[in-house]
Amino acid sequence: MAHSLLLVDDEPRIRRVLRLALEDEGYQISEAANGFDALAALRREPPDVVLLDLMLPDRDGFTVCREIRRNSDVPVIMVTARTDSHDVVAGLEAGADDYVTKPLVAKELSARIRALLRRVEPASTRTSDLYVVGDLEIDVGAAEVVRDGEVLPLTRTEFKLLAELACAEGKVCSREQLLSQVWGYGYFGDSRIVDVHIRRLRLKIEHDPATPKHLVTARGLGYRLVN
Amino acid sequence: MAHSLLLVDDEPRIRRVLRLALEDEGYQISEAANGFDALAALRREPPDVVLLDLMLPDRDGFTVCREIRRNSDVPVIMVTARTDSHDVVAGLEAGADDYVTKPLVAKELSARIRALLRRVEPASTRTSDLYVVGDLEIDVGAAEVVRDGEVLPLTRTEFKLLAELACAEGKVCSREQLLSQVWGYGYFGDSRIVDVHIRRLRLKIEHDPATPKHLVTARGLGYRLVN
DNA sequence: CAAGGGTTTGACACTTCCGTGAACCACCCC
DNA sequence: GGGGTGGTTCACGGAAGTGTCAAACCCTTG
Repeated sequence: MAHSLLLVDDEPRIRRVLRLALEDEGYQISEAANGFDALAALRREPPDVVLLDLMLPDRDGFTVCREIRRNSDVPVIMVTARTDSHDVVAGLEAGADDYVTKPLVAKELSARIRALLRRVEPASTRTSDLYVVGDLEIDVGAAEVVRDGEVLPLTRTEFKLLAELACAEGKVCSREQLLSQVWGYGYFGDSRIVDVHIRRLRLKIEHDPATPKHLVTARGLGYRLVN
Repeated sequence: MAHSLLLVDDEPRIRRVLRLALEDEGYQISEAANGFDALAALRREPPDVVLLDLMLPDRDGFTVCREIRRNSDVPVIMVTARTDSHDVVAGLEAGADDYVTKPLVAKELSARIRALLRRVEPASTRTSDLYVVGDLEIDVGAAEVVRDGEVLPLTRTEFKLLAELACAEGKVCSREQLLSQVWGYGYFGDSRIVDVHIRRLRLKIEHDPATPKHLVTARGLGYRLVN
């Protein structure tokens, strides 16, 4: 189970060096040469950690980091030649988890990545694969929901939405949260889409969809799934 | 609401400098001069973050860090004069979350602490998001208040107001404080709005809203929530 | 006890938010 | 190409929530 890294740097030479060094450490590497590509790559397939250079052709690393943070919690390590303390502070304030300066020592970078993963991992590994809410059994592995031994015919999106809500264990999920988790971060559509799918979900899982017992709305906040 | 730091360093001079700088940043500081004291302090009252010097009189920081990790997940930042990359790797491998070198820049250290807390916080607050005041149970995650097993129908603003007061643990909250916490910093309205919402809250949570028992006014100061 | 500042109360208008239904689009598989 | 499935967008109406105002009501102080 190798971890995946996204390397964001405009210099191909540096990307090659880092790629070689980090592949040696057992990571699976993908690359982006600018902020735009980075955001696209992030959206397409989120890596476990992002290594972000400060100097990028289209916009600076701080901005990219803030844009990432707008809809993702992915660990970000800033990698740069600028050693000034103000830059460190600015980088961390922009949402980065760590800030390391070139020249890089591969072993150290790798150790910092490991430290970060150690801290992040427990949170992201789902504790359970099977959630039980009311009379529903939500099997994430099999991607199906069972009631009274019968499989409910949910669509992909409906299922992901339900699973996400189940994972929150009764806590309120905002539309933004659900959008980024279910639809993938960087989604630019109408947030009302959540409502519509919630509604369809209610039609399928609630006994009386007009007065939901499980899938309740928290007005002004979002939705939550109660037992 | 302030975060607590445990400062582990054998030089009183350094402890004093760090304490002053970090207290300025709003942290609450406790100190230990050696590894043994540090472990004891950690057991007595776990801080939010440990700042650990590498050179200690009784045993080195790596060892202390490993001992901490044997029964705690508390965030650890190593603070040391040794800049050698091997030491960085060793420190991180010993279980530290970050490794910074002296001479220290207070702002940077503070930024790193914040970054670490940002990463750790969501996991640890998961347990402590339930306040109990009188016969009220305030569940911040689910955004609901329960009395006698019944959910009180509070609005978003009412809930945030109540949660904020609950978080103050009986202390008086000024209108300005409540305005900035609940309505958001930079709100330009009448501060009487707080009164109005306090009233609406009383109607819902007080048994006799005319003579409030929990949500009492501190004339000329603000309001507070008593048990 | 009268004045004055702070607080409570009730009413009202305004805004925001959600549910709903329907139409539209994209894709896939016959 | 047509039908089916699933996803997205839009507009609207009603309900819920919020801010403002003014009058009534304290409590405190001189």
